[in-house]
Amino acid sequence: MIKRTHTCGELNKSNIGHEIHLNGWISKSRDLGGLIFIDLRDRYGKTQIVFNEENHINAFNTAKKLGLEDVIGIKGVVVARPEDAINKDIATGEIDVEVNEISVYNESEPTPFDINDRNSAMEDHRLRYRYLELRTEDLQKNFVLRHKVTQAVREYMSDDDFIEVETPILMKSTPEGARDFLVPSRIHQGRFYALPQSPQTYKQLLMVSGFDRYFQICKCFRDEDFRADRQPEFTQIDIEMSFVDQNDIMSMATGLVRNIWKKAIGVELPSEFPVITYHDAMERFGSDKPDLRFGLELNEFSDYIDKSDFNTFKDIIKSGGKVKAIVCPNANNYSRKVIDELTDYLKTYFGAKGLAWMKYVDSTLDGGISRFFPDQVKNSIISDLDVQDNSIIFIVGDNKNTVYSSLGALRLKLADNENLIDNSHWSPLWVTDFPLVEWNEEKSRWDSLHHPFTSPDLNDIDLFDTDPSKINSLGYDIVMNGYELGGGSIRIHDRHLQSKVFNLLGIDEKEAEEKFGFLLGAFKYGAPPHGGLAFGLDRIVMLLAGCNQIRDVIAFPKTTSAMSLMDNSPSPVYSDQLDELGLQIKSKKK
RNA sequence: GGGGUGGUAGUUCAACUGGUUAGAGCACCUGCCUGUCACGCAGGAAGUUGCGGGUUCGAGUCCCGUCCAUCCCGCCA
Repeated sequence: MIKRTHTCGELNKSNIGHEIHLNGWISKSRDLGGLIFIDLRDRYGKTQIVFNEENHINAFNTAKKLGLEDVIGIKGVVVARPEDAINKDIATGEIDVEVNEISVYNESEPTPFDINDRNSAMEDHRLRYRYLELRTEDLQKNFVLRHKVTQAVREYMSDDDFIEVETPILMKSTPEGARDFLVPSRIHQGRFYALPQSPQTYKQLLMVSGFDRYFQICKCFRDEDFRADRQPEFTQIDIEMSFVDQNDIMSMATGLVRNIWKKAIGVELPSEFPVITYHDAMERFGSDKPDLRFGLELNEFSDYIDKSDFNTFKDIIKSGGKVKAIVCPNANNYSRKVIDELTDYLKTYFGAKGLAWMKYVDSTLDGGISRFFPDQVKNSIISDLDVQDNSIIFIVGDNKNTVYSSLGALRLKLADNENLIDNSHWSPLWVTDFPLVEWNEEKSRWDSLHHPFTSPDLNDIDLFDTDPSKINSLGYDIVMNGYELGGGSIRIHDRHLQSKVFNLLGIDEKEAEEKFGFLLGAFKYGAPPHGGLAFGLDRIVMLLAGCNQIRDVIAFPKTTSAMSLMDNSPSPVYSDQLDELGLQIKSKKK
C-alpha cells in the first residue's frame, strides 16, 4: 500500500517540488487524451492529480481505466500550475500533483447517485446507500460539527465538576409517557426489559448515591410516530445536580449552550437568555416554544368583540372561549384566495372553525368582519394594536387551546410568507412556570405535563385539593428559534410529596410501588434536593448545521415508519429465536 | 389513527385532453482529444412507468385497492 504523507486538503505552493503520497477517492476525472486530470478526494479536501502519457506511461495507462469513486494511492511530485490554470475556488488550487506511480485499492461500480451532489437522488434511495451519502461533503460537514458539539459538552461539563456515568439500556418498562420499546428476556421467559425513554430514574438515583453532578450523552428510545425532527432513537445530553435551585440549573445550562454555540460555530450568545412564563408564551405567541426572531404577537381581542355586533365570537367568549388577533403587514398580499388557503390550513390541522379578518388600507378598516364594529371601536383597535397602513388583522375565536395552536401556527406561516425571519439570528429563551398537570379529557384524569417526578411549586400545595390545573411546576424548557432544545425540572425528593403527586395523577400506592418502588425506596435513605434537565443533542446539531431534518445529523437514521432502509430492519427472526424467548407471533390483523 | 405531496432508464426529470416505437441531462460503454476543473466532440447501450385489479378499441395518463418515501395533525410523561 502507498501510505499517504499528506491529506487531499493540505498541499499548497509551499510543497512545490516535494515528493508526496496521497490516498483518496476519485471524485471527478477529465480525460484530455494524452493528459488526465483527476480530483482526488478525502474528508479533508480535494487535490488535482495529473497523469501524463509522455512522462509516466504505466501510471497513465492505469489511470485511463479508472472510474468515479475508485480508491487509489499515488506517489507524485507537487508542481505549480500554469498561471492561467490556477483554481482560486479551492485551497489546493494553485498546485497539481504529477503522478509517477499509482496503486488501485478498490474499484467502484457506478454509484447509485452522484457523490458530488447529495440532491442527485431521492431520500429513500440515499438512505438505502447511506454509507455513500455519508461520503458527500454536506454530511461529512454535519458529522464534524456533531463531534465538535459533543466535545464542547464534555469539556464544559467536566470543567464544571460533572462526571459522566453510563446507565443501563435494558431497564424496567414504565407505561407512562411514550410507548416503550420492549426487549424480551430469554432467561426469564414472559418478562421484558424496556429501552430507556430517558435515564430519568437512574439519574435521580445517582443523586441519592451522592454523585452530586452527573451528565451523560446517551441514546433514548420512544416508540411513537415520527417527524422531520423525531426519530425512534435519539441522543440526549442528560444532566442532574444536587443541592441546587431552578436558577442554578438554568444558569449552568445557559453556560453550556453558550459554550456549544461558541465552540461549534463561533457564535457568542448573550450571557443571559430571556425568561418568559408558560402563560405569557401561550398568550403572546400561541406556543410553549416561541420563535422570538420576529414579532407578529397575538393580541387580546375580546374587549372589541364585546362592543361589536359579531355574535359568533360573543357566544364563544360567553362559553369560556377566547378571541385573539394577529396584525400582519402587506395586506395586499392577502387576496380572498390566499385567505381561504390559510383558513383551510387552520381548519385542517388545528381544528379552527374559521379565520376572521379585516384589512386596514388607506386609513380605513374594511372588509371581512369589519362591518360588525362601530367606528369608535375600529379606532381603538387601530390605535391599541398599533395597526399600520396596509395591514391585515387575522382573528380566531375558539376554545383556548384551539386559539393558541391555530394562531401560533398562523404566526409562523405569516412570518415565513412575509420573510420576517433572519436566518443568521439566534434567539434563545427559557420558558418557566409550566402547569404541573393537564386534564386528559379522553381518560378523565390529570396527566403530568413533564413527568411525575417534577416538583410542584411548594407555594401551590393548597391547590391540590381545590384547582390542580393552577398548580405551577418547577419545570423549565430552553428554546432556540422556535425549537425546544431541552427541558427539565426540580424533582421531588420527599416521599410524602411524591405520594401526593401520584395520588393526583391517579396512581395508587400499589401501582406506585410496583412501577417506581425502587426510586421511592431510595428516597428513604437520605435523598438530596435535586434537579436537572436534558437536551436533544440531534436537534441542537440540526440547528447549528442549518438543516431542517434530524436525519441529516444522525449517521444511520430510520425513516418516518421507523425502517432502516439500509439493512432492512426491523426484520423477521427465525422461529428458533422465538422459541428460546417463549414468544409466538399472532397473525397480522386485517 | 387522519390529511397533503411524490413513486417513469443506474439517477434526476419530461411525456398536453387517454392515442405512433415512453424522451432529455448526468452516470455508464466505445472511439477521438496534452491544461482541464460542469472539459469538449462523435457514437452506443439502457424501461415490469412501485405493485394488484378495473374501465376502454387503446392506460404512464382515468377509477379502486395496496406498498414505500416524505411533510403535517393526533401522539411524543
